[in-house]
Amino acid sequence: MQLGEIDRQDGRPPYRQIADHLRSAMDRGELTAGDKLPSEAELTRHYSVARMTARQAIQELRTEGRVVAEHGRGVFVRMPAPVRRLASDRFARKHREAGQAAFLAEADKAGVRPSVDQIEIDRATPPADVRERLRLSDDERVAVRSRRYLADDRPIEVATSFLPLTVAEGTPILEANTGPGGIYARLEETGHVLDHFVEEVTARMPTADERRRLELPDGVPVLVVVRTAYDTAGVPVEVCDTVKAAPAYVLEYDIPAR
Amino acid sequence: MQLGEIDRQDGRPPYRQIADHLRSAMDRGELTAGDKLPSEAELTRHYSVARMTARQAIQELRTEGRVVAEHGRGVFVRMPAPVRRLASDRFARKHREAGQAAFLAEADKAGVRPSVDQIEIDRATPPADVRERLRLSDDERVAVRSRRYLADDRPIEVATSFLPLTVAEGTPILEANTGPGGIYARLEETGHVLDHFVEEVTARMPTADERRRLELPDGVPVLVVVRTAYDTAGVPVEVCDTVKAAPAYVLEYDIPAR
DNA sequence: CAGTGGTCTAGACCACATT
DNA sequence: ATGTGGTCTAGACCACTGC
Repeated sequence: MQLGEIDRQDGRPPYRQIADHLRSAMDRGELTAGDKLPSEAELTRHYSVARMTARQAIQELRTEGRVVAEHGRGVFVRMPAPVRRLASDRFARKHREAGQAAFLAEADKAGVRPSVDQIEIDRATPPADVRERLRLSDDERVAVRSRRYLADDRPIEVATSFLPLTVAEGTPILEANTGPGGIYARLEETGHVLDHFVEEVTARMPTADERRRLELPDGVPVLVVVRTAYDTAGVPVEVCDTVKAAPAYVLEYDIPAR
Repeated sequence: MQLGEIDRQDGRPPYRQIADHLRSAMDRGELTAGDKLPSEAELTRHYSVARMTARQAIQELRTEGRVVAEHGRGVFVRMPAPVRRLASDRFARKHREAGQAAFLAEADKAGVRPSVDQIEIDRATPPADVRERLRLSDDERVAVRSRRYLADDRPIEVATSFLPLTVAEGTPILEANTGPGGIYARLEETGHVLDHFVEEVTARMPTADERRRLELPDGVPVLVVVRTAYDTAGVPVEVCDTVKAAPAYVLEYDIPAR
């Protein structure tokens, strides 16, 4: 691996030059996914800098999400996460009729073993943005279903659903196991036939809690998708707030040109 | 502002405790958007730690995107970027017929002054993923239009369009100014009436070049939207690759339940 | 000019992984 | 036991901002 030298005349500070050397070694393919970077000790020797300077170079690459540090082992070029494509028909009725909730249908297609944990069910007053989307009055309470999805035991997504109690009360939606086809199948059984969904998509850096639950290393943003489900009467019956590791997902949407 | 003290018995390292104190001051509203954090000197005095320890606490908040450091001035709680909502009808024909390209229609609605710069037009062989989306043969060349969008002179988005030369050649699409209604209006004039778009959405940390062009501070991810336009014959006529500062956008999509 | 953050040095001890 | 990254100290000089 070719590392080059620090040019003290160069305007860029040494730590940035070191980071650039490592970056270009990755771009040239001399350092590929899974490879170990030179250790901090090796970098300080090679460049004749203090350890903190070498660390700062590595810190840059970490916040860019290009490398991951493992305590006691070394710093490694990040493995590209296998990408999951979420097609725009993922909530099609045919899947519900086949007894598959959306997540199970996807996992099936991707050939991974799906599971769900950290299920929490609660009755509470919703946050303001959820209340607006559900068109509820100020003090109205909702059913809250929060859970974490895993594929082959690796956390994939955390999701929280909010449903008006008038809709959810007395249904399996308030049980840990909602039965075949998931929440949406139960909604349709109780007369709320679904018409369409509106998804609002944005991205940001995760909170400390999200980093923990999704087991995210540094420098990985999350995609936030807030989905509102409307029944054929135009009534919003569910708001689902999902947070996923961004680089692992591509969301696909179809838009008519009208 | 209430800062608390470091508990040396606490399992968390001091720098993390300091970061948590500052975070919770923000959460409690004692430190709100635009406020200046205590300086490094104040933190080292208050907590009796070395300066690097105080810096590390601030570094945490920076990579989380919650604060921004300004050399010589201080560290400030990040101003929430004014959010632009991109509605699912943003490519409706009615806008093109009114002579407005999608970006101008949005800017109009948001009440900001739109502009476009860094326009570059080229003929080249496209990257592999674009070639696949446009269903081109290996050596086929495309028109490449790259530009940067600004609102009130602040960079908002960088975009690159790829169109088969068979579609673009001899049209204003290869000129700097594409005329009223933009690329899509020109496509429809030349017989490619648009039927629908497919958008693929993901997010990641920006490259160094994107950070520069979008003038992004540390800790801000980007949303990447790749849109493919299909005409009524089902032929893909354009691929447009856009990169935006993520927290400044909410993308909205309507999905039929079918 | 004083105050701020940016960078760097040369050490130290600790926690974790591997052999 | 050795090598790795994680955290910390106590200084130093520089560059930028604002008075």
